[in-house]
Order: sequence, then C-alpha cells, then structure tokens
Amino acid sequence: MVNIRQSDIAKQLNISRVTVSKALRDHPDISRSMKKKIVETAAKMGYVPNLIARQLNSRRTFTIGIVVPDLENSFFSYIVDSMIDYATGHNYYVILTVSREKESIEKQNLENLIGMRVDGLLVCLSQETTDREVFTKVGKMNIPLVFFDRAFKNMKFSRVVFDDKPGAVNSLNQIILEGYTKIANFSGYLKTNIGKERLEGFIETLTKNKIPIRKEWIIEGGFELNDGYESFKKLISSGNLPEVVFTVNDRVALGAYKAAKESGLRIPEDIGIFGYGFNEITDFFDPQLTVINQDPRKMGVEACKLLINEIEKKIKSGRNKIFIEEEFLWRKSVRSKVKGK
Amino acid sequence: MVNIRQSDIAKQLNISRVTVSKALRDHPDISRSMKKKIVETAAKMGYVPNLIARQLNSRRTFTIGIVVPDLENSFFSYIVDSMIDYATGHNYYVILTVSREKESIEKQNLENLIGMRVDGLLVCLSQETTDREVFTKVGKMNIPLVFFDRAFKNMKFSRVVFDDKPGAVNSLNQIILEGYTKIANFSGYLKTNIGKERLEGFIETLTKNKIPIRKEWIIEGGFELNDGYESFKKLISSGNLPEVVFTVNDRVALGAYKAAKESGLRIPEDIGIFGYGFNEITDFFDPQLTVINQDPRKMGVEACKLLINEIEKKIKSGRNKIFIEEEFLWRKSVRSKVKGK
DNA sequence: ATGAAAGCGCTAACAC
DNA sequence: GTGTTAGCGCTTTCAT
Repeated sequence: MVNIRQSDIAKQLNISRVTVSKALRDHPDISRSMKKKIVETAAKMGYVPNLIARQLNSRRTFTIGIVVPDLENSFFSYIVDSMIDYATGHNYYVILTVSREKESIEKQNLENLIGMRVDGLLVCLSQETTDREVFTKVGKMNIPLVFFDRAFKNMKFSRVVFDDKPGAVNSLNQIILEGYTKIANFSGYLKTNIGKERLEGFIETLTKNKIPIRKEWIIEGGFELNDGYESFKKLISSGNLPEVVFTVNDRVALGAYKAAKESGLRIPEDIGIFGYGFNEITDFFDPQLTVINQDPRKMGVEACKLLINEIEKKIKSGRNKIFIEEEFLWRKSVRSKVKGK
Repeated sequence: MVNIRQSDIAKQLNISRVTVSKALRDHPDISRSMKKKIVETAAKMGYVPNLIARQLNSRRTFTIGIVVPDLENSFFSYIVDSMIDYATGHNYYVILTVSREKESIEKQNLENLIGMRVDGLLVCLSQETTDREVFTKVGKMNIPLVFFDRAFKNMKFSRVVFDDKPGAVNSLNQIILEGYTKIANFSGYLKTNIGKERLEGFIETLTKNKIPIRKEWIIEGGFELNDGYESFKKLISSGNLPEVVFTVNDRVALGAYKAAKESGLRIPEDIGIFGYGFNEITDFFDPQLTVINQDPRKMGVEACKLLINEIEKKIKSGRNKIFIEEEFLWRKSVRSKVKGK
C-alpha cells in the first residue's frame, strides 16, 4: 500500500483508530504492550503521520513564512540560512518566498502564506513597498509578524534592525582619529531609508569633528556594483580625490575597488575604502575590506527567536524592537597610520 | 472576528456553505448575482481560504520540499533562488530545509517533508550520505524526487547534474592550445564523486595531449578557501611552479589567489589560475577568474521544471537525467597568448 | 485501558 | 441554481 493511515493499522490489529492515535503519540492511556505492538506494526507498514491532518484540527502548522527581497544577495541568504537553522532547532518548518523587490509579488506571497496558515511571518520589505493593506490584514488575523532589516514604523509589529547611525559614527570617529579628514560618501539612493540614515550619521559625525562637508564628495547612486564603479569614476574626473571613501554596502565598495584599480590607484596606499558589509565577505576583497560589520546571522537568529517567542506567547506580540549592534572591523583597505593596524 | 470560514459567510447570507464554496471557486453552478454577493461579503468579512483544509481533502499540497546542504554557499543560494522563482511561477510553495552536510539532518528533513505531504522533493545530497533508506521510503510512497548536483546513481529517481568531464576536457584543450603544458590540479577530496570525476577529465585530457602527468602537481585537499591556500603554499615550497593552476571550485581558487599574491606572484603574468565556478562570482576575483561556468540558475530551473512535470504527470516519473552543459568563460586570470584575450 | 462520537474547514458527488 | 451528505486523516472529549 502507498499511503498508510492510522485506521489501516487499527484494522490490521483489530482495534480502534483512537487507540492507534494515542499509542503513536505516547499517550498515557495506552498500555506498554499495546503501544509496542502498534508502533511496531506502524513501522512495518511504513506509516507516515499526515501532518496536514494534524495541522487542520490543531489549527497550528508549526510553519513560518519568510518573505525576502532577493536570495542572490548573500546578505539575505545568510539571514535565511540562520533563520532556518533556528526554526528547525525549534521544530518549525520554513516556507520561503522571494519578492524580487516587487511590492506586488510581496503581497501575493503574504496572501499565500496566510492562506497556508503559517504560525508566523518574517518579512523584509521590498524597496518599493508603501501599501500597508496586507499587513493590516495580517494584524487582524493575529498572525505574529517580525520585520527584519527593512520595516514599517508605526505598525503594531515587531522589528529587528541594525542601528546604523552609531555604527557609522563609531567607525568614522575611528577613521578621523587616524588623521583622515578628506572622506567621500557613496550613499546609495537617498530616497530609501537605508541611504538616508546612513548618510545622516556621516554628516553628523563630520560636523561634530568640525570637518567641513563637501557636497561633491557625497555621491548619490544605486546599491549595485556598477553604481560604486560609476561613482568612483565621477570622483576621479572631478580631479579632487579624497583620502578615503565610505560606501553604503559591499557591492558598491567592490565597484569602487574596480574603478580604483583601473585608474592605477592602490588601496590603501593611494586611497582607502571602507563601508557597510559583513565579516564573511571581507575575504572576497583584495585587499580585505574594512567594514562596519552587519552580522546577518545575528539578525536572522534574533528575528526568528523573537517571532517564535511571540508565537508561543512567551512574550507579548508586536511592537518589540531589537537593534543589532554593528562593529567596526579593521581589515586592510584603510591604512591605519596611528595604530599600525 | 479573527478567522472567518465559509460557513460564517453562509450564515451571514442565509445560504448553504456549499454555495459559498462553489461561488468562491467560480463554479458554473452558481448564478452571477449570487457569486457577486458572496465574493463581496467574503472580502468585507476578511475571509482568507484555509489552504490546509483544501490540501487535506484534495491530497495535494502544491508544496515542494527542498533539501540543500548549505545556503551560505552562493552556488546553492542561486540554485534555490531560481527554484523558488520557477516553483512560484507554477503555483507551488517551497519548504526549504538545510542539511548542513549532515546525513542525519538530511534524513530528518526528508521525513518531516514527507510528513508534510509535499507533492515533490528536490534534493542535493550531503557529502556524507550513504544510507538510502529514507529514499526507498520516498520511492514507496510514490513521491516524485529529483536530485540536483549530487545524486545517487542506480535509484529510480531523476537527476540533474553537470557534465563535468566534457567541461574539463574542453577548457583544458583550450588552455593547452594556448601553449600551456605545465598545469597543476587542486582536486578537492578524491573520495568524493566531484573530486574524482573532475580529476579524471584532467588526466585524460593531458594524456591525450601527450603531456606527462606530474604527481607533485596533483594536490589533494578540501573544498574551502583555506585548502586552496595551503595547496598553493605546498606548490611554492616544492620549488617547482607550473604555469597555470586548475582548481576544483571557486573557494579553492580564491585561496590560491591569496597565497599567490602573498608570495608576490602576479596573476596571470607569473601564474594563471582557472577552475570550476560560475559567471556571477568572477567579479569577486581580482583579476576576474576564468571559469568553467556551472550555471546554478540553469540547474535550479531544470530540476524544478522536471520535478513539476513529474508531479503533474506530464512526463514519466523517475530515471530522467538531465545534463547541464558547462561553458568555458575566458576572463582575466589566465593569459591568452594566442588569441590575445 | 480502550473505544465511540464529534469536529477541524473544505470539496466532490449527488440530489432536489 | 442551490443544498444535502459524506469524507479527507487526525485528535479531543467523554463513555465504558
């Protein structure tokens, strides 16, 4: 037979299906000997419990839905990997969906996931999302949801995000301590939160250190390799090079590396480059990239842990907020004059 | 109310639940006006169909289970991304699990997934898997399964794999055409299929070209960055450098880059490096890595397409075999003397 | 210690 | 066109 049910086992043993059900779940009602017999024949018959049926009447699926903008971005794949790790360790499945940074796909994904009656949701918003309708629905259905990395503010959901400003401030202070004052900023798109907030910390810190802000060194662009490349080219053609470039993410930094090398500029001797990124990617840079480390695994684990705690009501659902700290990691792409690092 | 059911809508409208069910699925039985009324009140009440219930009685979940060794490896994250893309486009969900290269976790994942009654499975075996028991079970339950990248042979399942030998042969022939004869091989572990098969093509091609095989240039190691690094160090300390190094994957290549640069060897002027990899990672190498391109997206899409075709019985299940072709991509890490590439 | 009855939310088959 | 009946596979009372 292909699909054995509890009733098949019951028939085989001439007992009731309830007895089988209880025995298989090690219910105290059933005698040791009976249990043994049932478990054995179940194994012999190749019984596999039907979790769908169980889910239906327990109204619990032990399933978490994830919506992520893009899995080709290693930052996200590390996050998802760590979420799956944590979820699996706590007996939850993960249904993974990708929004491709499209609001419409994201919405569709969310509706499917709530149709699947996931116990909770982990969501990183697409860059273009503005409509809150689906999320309101999720709220009404009392499905716990935790935003990670990119979140709506002023909604009743929890979120786990990086604390960008302190990271920028701290790293820039260290850079300035080294004696650098000529610092450019490749900011990404300033209409996005990430672009805006990261630039704010930059301006604030320079101002506090009485370093004048040069507009021509704040270059707005996208978030991809090519944007970093183009921005660096602009820098060069301006004829006015800074000592060090601060980049909004690793792809932009890589583009800057490319352009610098093409122009015969040595890193870090002729120009330093550092920016947001995470430890695991530094090795892909030559020389190793000095980064403000945004640890994706930490973020993934914290978000998933928070969600499961909310699902299991170990903590009140919604409006919890966790900041993941960023740490400045000196590698090789900025010369440390003072500390000889 | 939090969780609206069809019966709630029926009660509200003083009609039977079946009418509601039919109307919502646009069944021809129901009149236009009735449908409209039902759909509207459903929306107003915030009805979300319970897919679990639907799955239970249709015995179809529209869910695909994926088991992958590691999501931090970008090769796999690209594969998974493309699978999700394809699956979503064909109205399937994806439950994603990670085996961490552990046979025991892989087995657990598979048992959970078949308990969830996935419609099909996409599996890349862990490096240590030898036991076929779970797979036999999957076979008995008639659940379509497609292996990708790493597969059991001689089982009744389909598989999608790279055709390693022709890739190696073709690339090596091109390299040899360039006039190179002193070629080293960083082979990975030879007890694994991948290591073994990739080396075979190497030996075969050199032999055919009457190039003597030098044992000291075939260096067995692991598959990680550090293994490439150590292997290269060995090469150097042997005092006998080849002209070009052929690596078993991108991480090993990166390690080789590191060691080469540390030793003051320029790539490609002093030594060339090329190996298995994929297009998207070449940019992370400086100079860009010349690769035998194993396109993960192609593999992901083909595997997923095959699986869905088997699920939907558009094709006979099992024993289908698809080879993904590899393409040699000249980049910058091997100097082309002849073609000036 | 074992079992009968009822229900999770939905749908297919069959009346009316 | 609309509704009734029965059942997907399991579990939770509540009897016996």
